[in-house]
Amino acid sequence: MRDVAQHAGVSISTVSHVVNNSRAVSSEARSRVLAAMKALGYKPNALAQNLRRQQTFSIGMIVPDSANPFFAEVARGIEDTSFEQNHSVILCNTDGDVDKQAAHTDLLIKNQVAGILFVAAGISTELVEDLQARQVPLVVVDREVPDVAVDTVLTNHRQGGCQATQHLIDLGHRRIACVSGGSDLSPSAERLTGYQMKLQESGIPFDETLVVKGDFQYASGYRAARQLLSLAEPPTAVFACNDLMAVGVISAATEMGLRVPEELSVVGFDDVRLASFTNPPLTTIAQPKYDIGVIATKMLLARARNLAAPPRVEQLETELIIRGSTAPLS
Amino acid sequence: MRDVAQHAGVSISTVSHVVNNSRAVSSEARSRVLAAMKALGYKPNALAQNLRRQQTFSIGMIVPDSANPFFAEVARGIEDTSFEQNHSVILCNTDGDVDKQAAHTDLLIKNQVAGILFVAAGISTELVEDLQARQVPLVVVDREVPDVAVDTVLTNHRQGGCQATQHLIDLGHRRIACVSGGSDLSPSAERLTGYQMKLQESGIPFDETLVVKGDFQYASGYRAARQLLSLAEPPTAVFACNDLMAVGVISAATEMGLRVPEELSVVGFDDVRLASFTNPPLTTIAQPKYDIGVIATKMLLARARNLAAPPRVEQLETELIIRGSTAPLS
DNA sequence: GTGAAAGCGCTAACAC
DNA sequence: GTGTTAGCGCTTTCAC
Repeated sequence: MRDVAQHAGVSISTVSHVVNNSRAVSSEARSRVLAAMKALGYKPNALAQNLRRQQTFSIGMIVPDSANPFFAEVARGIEDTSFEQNHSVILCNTDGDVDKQAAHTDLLIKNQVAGILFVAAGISTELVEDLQARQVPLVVVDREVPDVAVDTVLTNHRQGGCQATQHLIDLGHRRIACVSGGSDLSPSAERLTGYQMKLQESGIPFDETLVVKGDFQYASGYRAARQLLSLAEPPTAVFACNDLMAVGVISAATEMGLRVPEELSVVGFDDVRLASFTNPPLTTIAQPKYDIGVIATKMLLARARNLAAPPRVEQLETELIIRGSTAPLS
Repeated sequence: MRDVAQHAGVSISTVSHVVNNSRAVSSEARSRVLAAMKALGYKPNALAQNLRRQQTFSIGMIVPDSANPFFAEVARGIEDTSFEQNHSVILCNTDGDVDKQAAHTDLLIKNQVAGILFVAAGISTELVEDLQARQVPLVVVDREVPDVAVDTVLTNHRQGGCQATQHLIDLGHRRIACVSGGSDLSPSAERLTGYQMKLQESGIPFDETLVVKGDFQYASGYRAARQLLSLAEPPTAVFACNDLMAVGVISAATEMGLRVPEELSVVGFDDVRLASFTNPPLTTIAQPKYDIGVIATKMLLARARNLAAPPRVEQLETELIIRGSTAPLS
């Protein structure tokens, strides 16, 4: 900047004023400054700007695994929205490791980020309170933190569980299995609750041999299906709590000589891109992944503008996407 | 920091010295400072540190689409390695838009990043030269920039094309189609070249009706397959230049009543996770996606340490992964 | 072993 | 409409 001022023959503050349009500058001086800037390829040092202004334009995004297609889609929503609002996003993967999460959070704070997005993170009540005490804007995505008021964006997982199950019931199925996720996570538990609710509503007795626990990975869906289909009285339909497990179910069924959907209906959850490409294409419950990212980012930036506003919780709806993996009970 | 100094009853520079271990401090003063830091929850302001030290610990990562499973995997390699080396990564999606890329690059420079990773970016010779003149460390990934010496990490796409084609030839196929990508991109062209080389080597005449151009999306593979399989003399095998298109090929074939691999062999490229889950699982050419990210990051950080070192080009190998979508010609 | 002081590049308040 | 100045929070010489 000093260089530009010298080159243009004006004071350093004049340069600053034309850069920031912060006040009137004679058109002659302005054009000289502009010329000097161009000649020197000047770009203001954002570090200095931010230090002085006591604000930054970057936000931290903490996710378990940005390569997981679900989070990848959420992350795109976040990055696109941040870009629109002139913010950069700092990518942090935790792999579910609390220490890694803490290390990332620490670094983000030191870098004075404008806010932090915790996506499906193992975030504790204490951490939230600590950050709030530090005046760090944050929003938590896809998790509920007990005993503390904090901006949150959630999907209505229970509704999704209901839709999946109701769809199968509507097709005439009564023996409906469920491959659940880790039961300690609220989204997973909610999906299962939706399943149970709809069963009950339709007067179908709950049979616990028909729910088997998975871990959201392909292999666990495969394993669960082999187990379920070996039952004396096997299910005619299965609701898998995510798409990856659903694909595992289809593979196992196919391998055991069952045709999908004619002999076994399968519905997944999430509607990742992969779901359209399986054979048959997967009927599933769509979460508004991209929108989750968009909304969370907007919420964070709003929070950064007003730390005192009352916390908000936004709940998004799921949608049943009917493709080729479900059919009427024959 | 001022607060900490006051609270500990020492000078501000003493605090700095204990924080940075930059020189001997009496153990008594040290423990007083430590206590004060803990009591006040002090975290040094990285903005100020970086401004003063004239260096930062963030790197910019520019990718077309971080939700694309291929780039997502590369990005994980980048983020993991950066984290190991105490660097943060700023995520920038361009969607192939040159203006967006320019905007991101500009912002990264203003933020004084330690370096920039251009992944599969439409990066011009001029841009590289401009950045080099600015002393900005950079490495370009998965693209070749003509007429300029710059750190680069590439996959041997031609080798991959050879492996895919040779595999099909080994299985007895002679009528082998190819669904290519956009021909203007060097990786895509190289894969096609590998295909042609192996055909020629085996004395199979090149038939241009057997190569149809796609765009790396599922739909284009689907379309290409419908076209190819409607030929008077349809192929018995197809090499699709990425996995998504390969899956499209399989869908089209299945829909037209052909069984894969018995009646049509299909091989893809990339080995994205999806490839293991298709029905049948996809035979494909694996790129070391994660390693690409790891190596590129190490290269960038090395460059940041020594701007003057001669540019390096690292070429990584592909690997044929045989799964269920290819079979001997019957 | 400790403190004072200058300055990284910038902005904003304050003169003129 | 323009220039001078103080200072953001930190590091690093320099003096003691």
